[in-house]
Amino acid sequence: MPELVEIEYYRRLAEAALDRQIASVAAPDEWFLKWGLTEAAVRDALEGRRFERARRIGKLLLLDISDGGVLGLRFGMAGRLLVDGRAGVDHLQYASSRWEPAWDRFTVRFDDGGDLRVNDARRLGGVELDPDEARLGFDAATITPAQLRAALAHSTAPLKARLMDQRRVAGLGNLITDEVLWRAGLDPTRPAGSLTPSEVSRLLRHLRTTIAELTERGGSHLGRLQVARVPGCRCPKDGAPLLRRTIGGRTAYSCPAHQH
DNA sequence: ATTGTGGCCTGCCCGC
DNA sequence: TGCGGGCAGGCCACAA
Repeated sequence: MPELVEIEYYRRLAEAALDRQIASVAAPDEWFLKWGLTEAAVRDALEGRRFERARRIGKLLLLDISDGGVLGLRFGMAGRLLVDGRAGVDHLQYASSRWEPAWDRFTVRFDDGGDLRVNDARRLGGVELDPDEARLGFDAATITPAQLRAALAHSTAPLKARLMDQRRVAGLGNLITDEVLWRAGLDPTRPAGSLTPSEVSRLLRHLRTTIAELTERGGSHLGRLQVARVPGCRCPKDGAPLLRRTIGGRTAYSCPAHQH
């Protein structure tokens, strides 16, 4: 699914859509427009204007509009971004490998004939205008030691749930979180506030290297734990049978032998 | 305030 | 061969 690694690819792709005059907007799926946004309103905000900047906070892609306003794009777990027919990533875990024009939920056409499209089979993504950026925590790719410490401190929530809470740390989804905790040797059920300073440092170190490595390899599904993220599999590190539990409402894989 | 749960969405895969 | 149930997880609404 798209986590911050994929959204960062989408952001880079979206730079190809900057400084091009917007001719028209198609939002055929009302469900896909969030917070009461209407097709008329999003047309009014975009048509005749241009995107000036492509930003990303966590899994939220932000396109700054000339003359003010911000378009926010979310991709759920199966959403793809296409610019001029080119895709930002070529593989999405848990998403269909097919591509259907009917899954185009939102299209921005430029007056040069190209377009920017969100294609989402499952409709778990969405479009919003002027999203509340303050709802999101610090981006996981650039979070500082003090910020991570503060995000975890005094919390009794399971470590994994806290890391996936987008208001605390933005950008981490199920796969990357499992991978990072597996690498850092931390049990996902540990109360978030129970980590020692050295454990927080270790977590941050693995957070950074994992995000960098997965970005370089091209997807959040390319971690070393990922191949073993199936029932009955063993830890690639030490061969112990992996635990499969539900933590924070999500399927969590972890190794009982080396994650504490 | 914080934490946990349920439901939404729909394609896909497995077993019958 | 077709069909139905379960599963995937990001995000929101809601409950305790």
